[in-house]
Amino acid sequence: MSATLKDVAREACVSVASVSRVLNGTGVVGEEIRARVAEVAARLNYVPNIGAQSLMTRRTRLIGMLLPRMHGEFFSELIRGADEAARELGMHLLISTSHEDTEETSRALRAMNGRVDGLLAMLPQVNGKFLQETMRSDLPIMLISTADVEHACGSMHVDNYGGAYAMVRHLADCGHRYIAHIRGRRDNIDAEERLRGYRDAMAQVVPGGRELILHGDFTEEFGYQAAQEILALAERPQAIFAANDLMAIGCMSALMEAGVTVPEQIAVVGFDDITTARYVRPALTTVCVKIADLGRRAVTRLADAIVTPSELPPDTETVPAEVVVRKSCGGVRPRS
Amino acid sequence: MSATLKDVAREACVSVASVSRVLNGTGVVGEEIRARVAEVAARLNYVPNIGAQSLMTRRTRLIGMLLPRMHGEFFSELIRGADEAARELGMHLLISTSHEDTEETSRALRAMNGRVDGLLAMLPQVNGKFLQETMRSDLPIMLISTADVEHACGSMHVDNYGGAYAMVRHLADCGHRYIAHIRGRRDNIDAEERLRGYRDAMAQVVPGGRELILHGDFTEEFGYQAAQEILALAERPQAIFAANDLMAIGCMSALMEAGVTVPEQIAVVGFDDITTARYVRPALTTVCVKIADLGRRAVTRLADAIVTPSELPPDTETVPAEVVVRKSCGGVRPRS
DNA sequence: CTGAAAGCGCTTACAG
DNA sequence: CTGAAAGCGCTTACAG
Repeated sequence: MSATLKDVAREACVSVASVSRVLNGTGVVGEEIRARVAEVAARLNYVPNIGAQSLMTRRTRLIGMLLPRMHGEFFSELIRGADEAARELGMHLLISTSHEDTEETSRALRAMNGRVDGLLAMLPQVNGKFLQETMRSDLPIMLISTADVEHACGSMHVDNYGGAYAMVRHLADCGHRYIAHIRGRRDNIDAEERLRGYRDAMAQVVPGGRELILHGDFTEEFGYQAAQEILALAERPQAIFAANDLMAIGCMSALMEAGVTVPEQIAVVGFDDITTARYVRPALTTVCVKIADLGRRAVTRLADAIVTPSELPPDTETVPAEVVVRKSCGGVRPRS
Repeated sequence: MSATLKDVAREACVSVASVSRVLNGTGVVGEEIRARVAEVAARLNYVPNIGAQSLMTRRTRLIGMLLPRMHGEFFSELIRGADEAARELGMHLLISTSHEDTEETSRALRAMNGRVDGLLAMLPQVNGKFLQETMRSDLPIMLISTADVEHACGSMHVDNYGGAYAMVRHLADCGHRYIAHIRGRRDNIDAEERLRGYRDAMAQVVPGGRELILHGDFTEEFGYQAAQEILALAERPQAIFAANDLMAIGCMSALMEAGVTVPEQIAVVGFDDITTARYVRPALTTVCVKIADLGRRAVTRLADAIVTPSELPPDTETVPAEVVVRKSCGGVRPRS
């Protein structure tokens, strides 16, 4: 069928060892042989057998990527960045989704066992210890947006704290003092960090600021509901900072239905900068995160860990988050 | 390091052949041995070496997936469906993007050569012949939304024609007669099919219908521009059917800026049912396609072709597209 | 600089 | 029903 090393060796009248050396660029080979082998390999359309190759090298050049689900642009962006980095490193991405189910997760993990040189995992609910127990103990693992950080060689996060802090600062610059926050799910690290950023900023950069924290779960419905609670208040906040765009959009719908104008009567802002944020009216001021960069860095760092295993304690790296000013905040970007 | 077949065999006091048979469920093995091997394999946490395995079986259980890019929910949905089907079949997805660049495409393709048992490719611009030349000739290839259909074992398409046809019929049911169409790119098969559906429906199910075809390229900006052209018309159409949602959204913006109300003065509809379609005001009536199903079917059919190579001519399969009635069409779903 | 040979971990006829 | 053995296609010390 397909040509093997042996075929190339026979045709080029050299040993398989030399063919291997030429094709891999390892060891020293004379110029004549090099040229002859290259020519024959091309002519025979030689493609190395990956199985045999990884059997010898103990590397598959595959990076496993375990995602909780596949809905929405967060994941396509993440994969896009990861794929770009992997390609540059001559590696491939092996993708699997866990559907946020422990049983599915361990099945997906087991199926990757032995197939990959390293693992990129995003496990909002599952902890890293479970992961480490399921996988070969020396498999490099990089965690993404996962609270657990011990049971891996490193982790990547969005700068949720910094983004939320900057957003509150921007709202303050727009003149708002009484700023409500619709938080995300309690078990979610992104939500917790955004809340922490909101609180610290309220305390540190909003003189005379007044806090109000409402529950949420990242869905549009919850944003809608939170807005109802706010509408029922005797004194309404001047601005609402939702922990994500979907809740901000739900919130705006409720406000507008009640005849409350955004941003004139109440400003509304979100977090994530999903595509829709640009298209709702008024266009949503939000926090933009370069998710593709997160994916790129995760792969790059994982590849480093694969090549040079380190005994250092796991390290966390953060991708910046920036305020994107549109219409819904009722302000302009300050000169500063 | 990791336990091998030999380790399990030694520990269980049987031959490696028996271990292999038990673990693969092939051949006949006595109950005693079966139990002992299973116990030892579990205890030693045995994981087969994929390289060695595929070296013998000549199968990698990997499906290559070549996508033009990674932006947007179309791709995350496609991957989601494909991954689900692959998982059920005990296979994995190897993902790569071509960035719609011939050089990148052939690099990605070559890198997959020998790694995968079959290929799923979406190549809007590149033709399948190029693909077939780059890959091993007997590699099963399934094309997605690709015009070329000869150089593969099959192809999958969205029912663009049927969806567009149904949408025009719906607009007619809403009472519209003069219906404009903003078409997509000329070199795009989806765009061509939607246009064909529009034309046929106009001729067949819109008595006294009047056509108007405007150029477009699937971007919001082009939708905006097309709306300007329409606004400049002496006699304006009653409805605008954009070949995708993004153009429909751009179109609505332009209309609203000009003080033309949607759907009262002009109805606007799209195609794709992107997430944003639900959130714009008025909510966009559009055509919804189950992209995940497309991915699922593509993998399933490809897996069939891998297992039982067929000499039959390549076959095309279509995933249905349904009209989703919201507010922007100015009508209601007819009783029929 | 080059080649003969061992061996990676597995599957599968082939004997018995 | 079970095992000894060949061999998949490659890489890499080891000699020369």
